[in-house]
This record gives sequence, C-alpha cells and structure tokens, in this order.
Amino acid sequence: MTLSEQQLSLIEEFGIYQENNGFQPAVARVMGLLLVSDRAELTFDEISETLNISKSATSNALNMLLNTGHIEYTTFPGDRKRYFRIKSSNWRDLFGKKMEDLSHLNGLLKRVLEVRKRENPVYDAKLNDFISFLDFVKNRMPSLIDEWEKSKT
Amino acid sequence: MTLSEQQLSLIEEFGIYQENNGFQPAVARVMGLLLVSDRAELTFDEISETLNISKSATSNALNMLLNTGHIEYTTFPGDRKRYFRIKSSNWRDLFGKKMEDLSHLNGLLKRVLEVRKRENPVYDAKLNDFISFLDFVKNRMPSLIDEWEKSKT
DNA sequence: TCATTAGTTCATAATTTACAGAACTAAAAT
DNA sequence: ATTTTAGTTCTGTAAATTATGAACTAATGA
Repeated sequence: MTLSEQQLSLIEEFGIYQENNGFQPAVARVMGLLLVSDRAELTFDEISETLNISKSATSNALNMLLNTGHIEYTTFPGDRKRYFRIKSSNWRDLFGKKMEDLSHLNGLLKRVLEVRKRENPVYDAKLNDFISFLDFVKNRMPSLIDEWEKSKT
Repeated sequence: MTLSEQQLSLIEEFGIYQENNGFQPAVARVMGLLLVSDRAELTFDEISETLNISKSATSNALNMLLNTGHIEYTTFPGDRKRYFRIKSSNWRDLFGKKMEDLSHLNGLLKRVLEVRKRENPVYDAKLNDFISFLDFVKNRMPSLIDEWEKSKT
C-alpha cells in the first residue's frame, strides 16, 4: 500500500475534519485512508501498516466505525481476511446528521424560551426568529432534495 | 442569582451540545447560563458564583467568548462592572458556520476524487453525487433564506 | 494613604483521552 | 498436533485538556 504525497496529506486533512466532528484521531485517519486509497477495500493489516497504528488501535477504530455504520466489510471464499470499505450510503446519512444536529439545537432553544422569564421581549423575539428559521429550513429540506433529484436527470 | 431546576438542567444540556461543537466545558456552561438566565445581562461574579467555577476559569471563558464574538458586554455609568450578554446577531452566524463546514467538507471530497485512482467507477459516481448535492444545497441557500424572510411578514 | 473592587496571569493539580504493547483466543492450515 | 492467521482484550502510560488557587495589577473609593 503506497500512497502519494497528496493522498497522505488529504488523509490528515480529512482526519482533522473528522476529529472536529468528534472522532478519535486514529478513527478519523482510518476513515480518511478508506476514502482516498486507490483500492476501495483494505484489510486490517493494510490499514494498520499504512497508517502506522497498532493492532489494538486498528481493532478499536474498525469496530467503532462498524458499530456506527460508517464502514462495512466483505469477505471472499477461502480468505479469512475481512475487506473494509466506506459505506457509500453513508454520505447522505452524514448530511442527515447535520440536519438532525440543527434539530436538536432547535429543541433546546425552544425549551430556553419556555423556562426563562425575560423582562425585555427583544431578546425573546430574536431567538424566536432564529427558531422559526431553523424550522423553516427543516421543513423545506424534503422538497429541496426532491428538486435536486429532478435536476440530476 | 437563583435558577430553577429546569434552567439548571438546560444549562447542562446546552453545555454538552456546545462541548460537542468544540467548546470547553466551562465556556459552554457560561454560554448556557447567559442563554437561559432570566436576566439577559450578568456580571463576572454572578457567572462565577452561579456556575461554581473559579475566577480564572470565568475570566478565561469570558475572554474566549468575547474574542470569538459569541458574547459582548455593556457598562453603566458609575459602575465598574461589565455586564455580559449573548450576541443575538450570533444566531444567524451559527447557522452560517454549519453551512461553511459543509462547504469545507465538500472541498475535501472534491480533492479526494482528484487524487485517488479507482478501478471501479461505482464509488466515484456515488461520491460525485453527494458532492453535487452539497453544491446544490449551498446554491439554493440564499433563495431559501429569501423565501423565509418573505414568509415572515 | 490604605483598602476594596474587578478582574488577569501563572504554576500546578486533576482528569480525560488515546494509543501502544503484550498476552490472549478461536479458527484454519500444515 | 502444533503453527499460523486474524484479529481482540487488557493493562499501563504519555500527552493533552481543563480547571484551580494564589499572587498579581490597575483603577476606584474611603
């Protein structure tokens, strides 16, 4: 498994991006490798050796990614190794997660308006405005996706 | 400064949400307090005492939030204290950040397609699809915001 | 002039996290 | 039967993060 300079630095950049999304460094690098490698499917040892991470870290990372549905694996007859790859369905899920996150935030903000008693309604109005904006975006999302599906053809 | 049970637990929940967005625990709690407290503006000591965090942690948190533009303060004549509050303009910025983040991701994914040489074009096609979806959402966002502004009146 | 207020800065302590290395297991191969 | 393969699990620990308390500063007040 030999990678170009560009591939190596892209793994790091994507890794940092995913660290900021709450993944452990090693886990984020494994995702990066599976994303940028020339072969879509890699074995345990290839991942461990290419990224220079221990077997335990590799095992931990792969199981974490399997459990969270970010990767999957295939096997081949007469070959005991598993071949790991990124779940391609996961791209849309990833976007869905961002939307869910905004939904979660919006739920919290709605509760904020319920529990606090502000003398000055200006602050409440601004917050209400933002809440309704998030609701609006959420509601329009399905039709937006629809619109995109049609534009593809 | 006395807070209801609901306010206290909402501070923690919002705090955890913001920890996941990369804020330090104490910083996230300060944001939560300023968000849910009945008074919009609180002093250094009120924040420190209500959250039970040391003066140094409070100082650090407030300066961090000031520097990142999340809070601001006012003062009153003959009163040396500063009164801190959440910047309300910040709500829209927060949404903007999420969109920028998706843009960043999309930039990385475009580079992925450039650097990897996949024998099987199926994976490339799926990724390309997602990239074009993110571009589509980004392009439609201004008109979506426009639509919302109009629907408000 | 001395005390108080409203913070800031620094050294350090307490957690937390992230990983390595070694020992282990279960199945397959020789 | 024992060796190899393909991992897993279990400590230990280095490093990073986060917060504390004490000492400090600069301005105001008595």
